[in-house]
This record gives sequence, C-alpha cells and structure tokens, in this order.
Amino acid sequence: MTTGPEKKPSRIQLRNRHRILDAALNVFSQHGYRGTTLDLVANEAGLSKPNILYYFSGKEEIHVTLLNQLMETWLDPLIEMDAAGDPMTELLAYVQRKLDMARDLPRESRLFANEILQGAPRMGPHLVSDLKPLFDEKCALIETWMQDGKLAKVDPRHLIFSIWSTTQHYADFEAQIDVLMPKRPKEDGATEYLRTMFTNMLTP
Amino acid sequence: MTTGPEKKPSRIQLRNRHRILDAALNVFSQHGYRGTTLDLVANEAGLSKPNILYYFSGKEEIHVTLLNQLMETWLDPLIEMDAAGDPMTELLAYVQRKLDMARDLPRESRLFANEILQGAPRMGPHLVSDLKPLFDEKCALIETWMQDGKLAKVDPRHLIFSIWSTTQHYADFEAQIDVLMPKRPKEDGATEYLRTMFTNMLTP
DNA sequence: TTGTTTTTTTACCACTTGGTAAATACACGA
DNA sequence: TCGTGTATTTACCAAGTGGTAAAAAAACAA
Repeated sequence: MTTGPEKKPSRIQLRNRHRILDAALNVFSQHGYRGTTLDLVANEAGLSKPNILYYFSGKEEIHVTLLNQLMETWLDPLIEMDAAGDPMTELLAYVQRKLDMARDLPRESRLFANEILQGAPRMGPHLVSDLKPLFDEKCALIETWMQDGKLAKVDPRHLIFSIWSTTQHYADFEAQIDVLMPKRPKEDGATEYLRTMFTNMLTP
Repeated sequence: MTTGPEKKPSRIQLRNRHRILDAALNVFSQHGYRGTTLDLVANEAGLSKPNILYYFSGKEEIHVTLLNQLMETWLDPLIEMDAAGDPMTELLAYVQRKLDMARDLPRESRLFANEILQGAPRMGPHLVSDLKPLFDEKCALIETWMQDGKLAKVDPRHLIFSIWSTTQHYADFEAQIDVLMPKRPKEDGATEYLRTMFTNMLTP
C-alpha cells in the first residue's frame, strides 16, 4: 500500500542484476573496494560499463547490495544455535557450519574480511544493529550452559571469536595455506582438528 | 667488492625514508594497495608527492620494502620456538608472542592480511622461500614432541594455523571487536582464554 | 505490423592518480 | 663566503576511472 508503484522486475532485469552481483562478488572479494573497477566488473559480467550503471546507480550501490545480502548469510549459522539442544552438540555443530561456509563461500568470507579490515566503513551500522544483539544473546546462552555445568567455563565472547577466526582462516588466508599445504585433498583434516580442539577445551 | 660504490645515506635521507615508510604503513594497512594513493602517503608523511618519489622509485617499491621488513618481524616468534625447551611451555610462549605482536603491531598484521587476502601477489615468492621451510621445520619439531608423548597428538599444521588465526584476529578484525566488546580494558581476557584453549587441547 | 517501453551501445567528460622534468632552495665542506 | 651536490617545489602529463547523455537496438503489447 504505502510502498510506491513498483513494477515487478522483468526476466532480463532479474538475470542481469544477478550476473552483475555475481561478477562483483568475484572482483570485490579479490581486490577490495578501491581495487575494484567498474570495467573489471563489466568484463566479468559480460556487460558494458554503462549497461551496469543502468541496473545499479553506482559502484557503491553494488557493494552495499552485496554487503546486505552477505549479512543474512553470515548470521544464519549462529542464529541456528539452539538453546533447547545439547550444548556440546550445538556448539560443535556451529563450528562445523562455519567451517562449511568458509569452504563453500570463500568469496563471501573474503568480502567480509576486506570490509572489516578497512574498519567496516560501509558495514559498521549493520554490525551494531544486527550482529551485536545476536552476539550478546548467544553469549548469554553459552553462559547459562556453562553455569549448568554442561560446558567448561571460558569467556564466551572469546570463544566465539576463536570459532570465527579459526574457520574463516581457511577462506581468508587460502593463498598462504596453498603454499604451506600444497595439493592437499578436499578433506584435509581441518574438520577433525577443530572438533578435537573445541571438544577438549569445552568438556567440563 | 662487486657491490656498487654506494654512498652512505645522509641523516636527512635516513629520517625521510623512515617517515615515508611509517606513513605508508599506516595507509597501506588501512586501505590496501589499490586504496592507497601517493598523495595520502605524502600528506601523512608531511612531504610532497614528488619528494616521496625522490626517495622511492614508485608506489610499488614502497610497498615491497614494507613487505620485506615485515617478513622478518613476522617469522621471528616462530623461529624462537626452541627444540630444547619444554614443549608445552614453548608452545604457549609462542602463542603469547603472537598475541603480543597482534596487540603491538596491528598495522603490520593488517598489511599482511591485506596482502594474503588478495592472493599474495607481491609476497608469494617470500612465502615459498622463507615461510614454507620454517613452517615445515617447526611442524616436524612439534611432531616429535607429540611422538614423545609431551603433547596430545593433533595435526601440527592445523595447530599452527589456529595459533595464527586466533591471535591475528584481534588485530585484523579489531573494527568488529570494537563493536562487540566496546570500551574494554587493555587486558581483556584474550591471553587467559587462549592459554586455556591450547593447554586443554594439547595436554596429553 | 506498429507504437511504446525497455535495454544496450556509442561517444563523451571531469576528476584522480602515478609519475616526470626542470627549476629552485637548501645544506655543508672548503 | 662561496661552490657543489643534495633536497624540495612547481608545473605538468598520460592513463585510468566513475559516471552521463543521447542515440540505437531489442523486446513486447496492441
């Protein structure tokens, strides 16, 4: 009702916007915001530069759109951590989901890392309004689990930081890992290692 | 002998080169390579752009110089891990040194993270020639410690990755941590947390 | 088919940016 | 003080970049 008279996007619009965002994700995640040129995105998307600006008002809007989409994906695994489940099971499952995400969505992980590295100039508000409340809620949940003697007592905030850092490392520092563990198989032991680490730390 | 007739750099040269590198470290670590302009570096250094190009042949040379300096600093804590010491003590001390480095040299940590994130375009060779041999050597050392029953058996490569990721996280993702743990004190529990984590995991 | 709307291309432009040439100012030993 | 090499500034430039205007092409409804 109060929303303007927006017409539903055509098939072409849907397809091209999707192409552009996919191409932009490739480029932004590899070169960062400043390192990304519209020409690069245009090439990658198979469109001309002015044509891209027909679908998005500018470079910034493309970047912001990606960041908004990313936020949902990013929070999802943590949201799923269930207060009703078994604490150790829930936590290990969360670690696994985060590791799977680093493996399946390395571009998204690097896009996020780039943004935070540069001081979250475009994502700062999202962190405050979306991530912070969720973070506080889940820290409190973990705290109760520890009070109940279901988990060993450690600082839940640093626990979450360590889950994020260890899992995302496999996406963000892939170039380094490629040098140090060349021609490794798909299943390279990270899953088992992280499982052991968090199990040993959190077993009461 | 075979080295050319290089004159010793004057006091002014020493001072200005140092100023430039310090300014460049600020800018590169915050904005990445492409995001850094010579004008930004010049302003930060309090010199004019052409004056900067009097001391360095170009933007690339400044960046490479920083990266070379960084490599030494970066490898140092791992080099210090001593085969003759007590395994658990040595490992925990290494964790502590890395955490101190993230705290004391966040700019260097972010410079490194930026470079790796973008695929190590300028540092790749250094990783192969300097980091890889050291990494293999220390992995083998940790392996023997585990064989001797001094440490619980885990994959030493992933162990080192987890030390790197958890410690550097406090520098590289500082913008996020500032949101999630606002106005925290200097000593915020990270030291204690990491000590607990690695102790619990590695106690045989 | 035809008229209308949507999509794409062509040709630009203003600004930024890495870098250069040459003139000028400065430091310093004799 | 003067002369010489060092350091710095001024005035540029060519390439790259984000973005625009308007014409051309394609899609589509009638």
